[in-house]
Amino acid sequence: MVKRTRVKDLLATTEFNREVTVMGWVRTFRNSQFIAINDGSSINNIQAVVDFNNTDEALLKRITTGASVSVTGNLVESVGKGQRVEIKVTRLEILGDSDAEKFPLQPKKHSLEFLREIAHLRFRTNTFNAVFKVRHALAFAVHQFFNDKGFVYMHTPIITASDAEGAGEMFRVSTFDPDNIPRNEDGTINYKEDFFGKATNLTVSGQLEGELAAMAFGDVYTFGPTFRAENSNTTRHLAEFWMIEPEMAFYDLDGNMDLAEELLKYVISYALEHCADELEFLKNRLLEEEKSKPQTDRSDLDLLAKLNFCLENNFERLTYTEAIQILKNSKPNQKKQFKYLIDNWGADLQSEHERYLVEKHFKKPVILTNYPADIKAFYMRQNDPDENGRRTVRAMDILFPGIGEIVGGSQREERLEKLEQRMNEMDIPTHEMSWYLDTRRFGSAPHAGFGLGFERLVLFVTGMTNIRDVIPFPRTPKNAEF
RNA sequence: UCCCGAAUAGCUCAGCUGGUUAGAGCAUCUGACUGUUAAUCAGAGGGUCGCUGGUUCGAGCCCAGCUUCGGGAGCCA
Repeated sequence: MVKRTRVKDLLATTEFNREVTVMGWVRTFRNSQFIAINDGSSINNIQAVVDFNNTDEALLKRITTGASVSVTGNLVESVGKGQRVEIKVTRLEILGDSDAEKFPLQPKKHSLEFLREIAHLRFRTNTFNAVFKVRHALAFAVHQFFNDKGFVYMHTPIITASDAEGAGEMFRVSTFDPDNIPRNEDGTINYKEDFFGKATNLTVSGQLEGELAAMAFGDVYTFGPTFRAENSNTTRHLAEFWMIEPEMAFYDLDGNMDLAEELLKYVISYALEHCADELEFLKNRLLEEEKSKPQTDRSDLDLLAKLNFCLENNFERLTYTEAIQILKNSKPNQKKQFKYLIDNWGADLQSEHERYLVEKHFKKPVILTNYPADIKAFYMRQNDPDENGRRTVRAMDILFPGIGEIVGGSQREERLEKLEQRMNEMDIPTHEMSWYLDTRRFGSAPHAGFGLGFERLVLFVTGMTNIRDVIPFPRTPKNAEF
């Protein structure tokens, strides 16, 4: 095959009057002579100019939106105004026709809802080109961040038998014939006959296994798919999503927060640096989208300003108890505008409260710490009860504007007795978890970790508003297309 | 799962108080034009009004159920 040059390189070049070959897909064909070609390397197209008077008419007719083409010609400075460079075509080949009557993408604005229905083709739009470039950059930056710090990337299992974490409903993994499931005499399912000889599920978190590795490598992280069979129908939940879960030995809650904040700032600044064109496009897309909203619902800052603001300011850190005080005295609470009014210590915060703290009170990312023990997981390190006898755990949640909880983490309970006591209180079978408890039996150490929802991060950085638009093929209740 | 809303041409939408042959813009096709920038101009084709049932002389419109989608809530990352 003829060597092709990437559009991105041509758009940046200053070497003119040379023959180049570009292969890509037709975005528009204007005036029977101007082909806008996109090859995915850049969000921008290159213009190829066809000498239509000396080109076979049948060939011209095949230059339709979506068609794949190869053009060869002289690279010149553009005569027209809209672009810097263009190609004077000497040879044009249609690599793959695209029936204009059937190709669903048109050179016009499409709704994100419609594009979701044609997720296999939406990659060919500017918006999704930008979104998935940013997604890639963020994923790469995550690995770079941890690698630079000496963390070990640990692959934790996707199929797991542990159902102790209670992070959510799980998808069962089985090779049983659903019409003929082996049963015990008492009618219960006989998992001994199943593939793994026990009940298994898709993982809801790699944390417990991550802790095992952290107790040998010191600093580890996981970055992989995670599954929740919750019937959640929101713009922030997926049944299959990607999660980053670092786990560090010899860390306390403060170190945990420092690391999470540093990670978030690192990957955001990486995206700003490496996806400038894409973020500029997404910024304008968001401005355009917000024009149709009432003034009060629009953001104060544009996307780039918001990302930079996030880099330049420290995340606000406060305890759950302090947050309750602020919320108690807040206007919406006093005027009874909250749907769930704050009166007692101990209640879980609703998203309206989180939004108030992040978007109205502090107007920046917030880290909430030291939640009541009763509303948090068993493995979180218990604080000594305060003067009022309130029991809290060293948990931390990072709340982002527009997203809500983006990170959830904690210092872990490293004391065996305390951990077992808590598991008993929460009816978690300790005998099934002996492999986990072994870390506390043999050389236990203070340690901490957190989970960062990757798609929520991509949502924040791209300014998209529906999580289904930041993962190529979203899995949600009643939808597993493609 | 709960609350609210929506489903009409390929897309985005209009369709009045239930009344004859369901409209527009864009896209597509045909022709003209030829340095365009979501090209422009002229013309044409394009509909099981989400599905099922009901009310009615008559339903895109009213009612019920279902499906899917969107927004919000819960659960959370």
